[in-house]
Amino acid sequence: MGVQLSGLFEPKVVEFKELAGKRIAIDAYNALYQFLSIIRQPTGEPLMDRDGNVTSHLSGLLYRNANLLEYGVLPVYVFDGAPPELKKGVVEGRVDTRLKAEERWKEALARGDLEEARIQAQASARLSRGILEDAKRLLGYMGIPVVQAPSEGEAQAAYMAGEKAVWAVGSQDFDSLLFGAPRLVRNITITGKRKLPRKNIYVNIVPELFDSETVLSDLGITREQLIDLSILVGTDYNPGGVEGIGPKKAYKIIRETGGIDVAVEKGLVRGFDYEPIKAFFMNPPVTDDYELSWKAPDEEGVVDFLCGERDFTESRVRKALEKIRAGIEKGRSQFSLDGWL
DNA sequence: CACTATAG
DNA sequence: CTATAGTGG
Repeated sequence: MGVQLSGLFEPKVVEFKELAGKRIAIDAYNALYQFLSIIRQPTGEPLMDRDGNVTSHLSGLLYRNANLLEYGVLPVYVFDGAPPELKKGVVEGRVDTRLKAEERWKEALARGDLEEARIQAQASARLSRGILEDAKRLLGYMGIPVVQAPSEGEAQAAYMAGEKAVWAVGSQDFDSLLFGAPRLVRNITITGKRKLPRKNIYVNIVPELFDSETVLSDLGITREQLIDLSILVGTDYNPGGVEGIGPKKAYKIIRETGGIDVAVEKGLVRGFDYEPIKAFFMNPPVTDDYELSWKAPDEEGVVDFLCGERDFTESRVRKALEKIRAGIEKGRSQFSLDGWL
């Protein structure tokens, strides 16, 4: 989910070629959820091999990474570690929400309501152990770096961007800005036309760049104040936020008071235990134990896994691998190698 | 999501 | 060339 700050600041629309030669730390869970919810049949059923293993995410990873590499963008996938104590309740709540969505999916299917079935199926997507293992396996064969975060992947990715190990964080959520990422790119794993949920409207999705310095100076606040603002709106660690406060009101309060502490003192919001949340955003668990060097894809490894074990069509997989090879060649000749090699 | 085929 | 329908696994 992440913090809902949409509308507070404007993105800079970017083209993929502007990201050429850059490493982007992608929040793996965020990307996998996206693939698992979107890559489905009209009935809502995900793609599966003959044994019933879900393969939607493998399809998404293969083709999306082939496109990114073709553009000279090197993705680095950052996987979540143990969820922080602060998040326990939210995690359990989400499992429950997804199980309920699964029920509604089956019900909708039984009465032949395909539209509703698909909506509920999308909301029911969950990451199983096998799904995560398969994703890491495929990325390994593709030579794409995988980083294991000690806790929140978003925090680890933000840290790596701050250290200039990667150029930006790739995620749909704004949390990485709270964790101190200098840049955030949204819509890097979803592009093209997308149907708005529950509406018959299609919008064109393009990559959006948020530069932290620009965002903060436009708002006239500091990162710490953005964290305060977000806590008022609601984060993964205090879902719902303070009752009756949305992004606009929260912004006004922070601008007028300078911070949650003063806002509470002045009685603008009731007191609550926001300090641990603030401390977590300011100083989350991260690690320096990661390896970002790109390796040439093990093409036969990819083919053996996807075609031999997961029923992919070999010609399609080979075509994606060819794209990757072309991207690597282009990268070698056009970009300085230290950018992503 | 992306691929493939097909129609305009 | 773009748009859309159907499929992929």
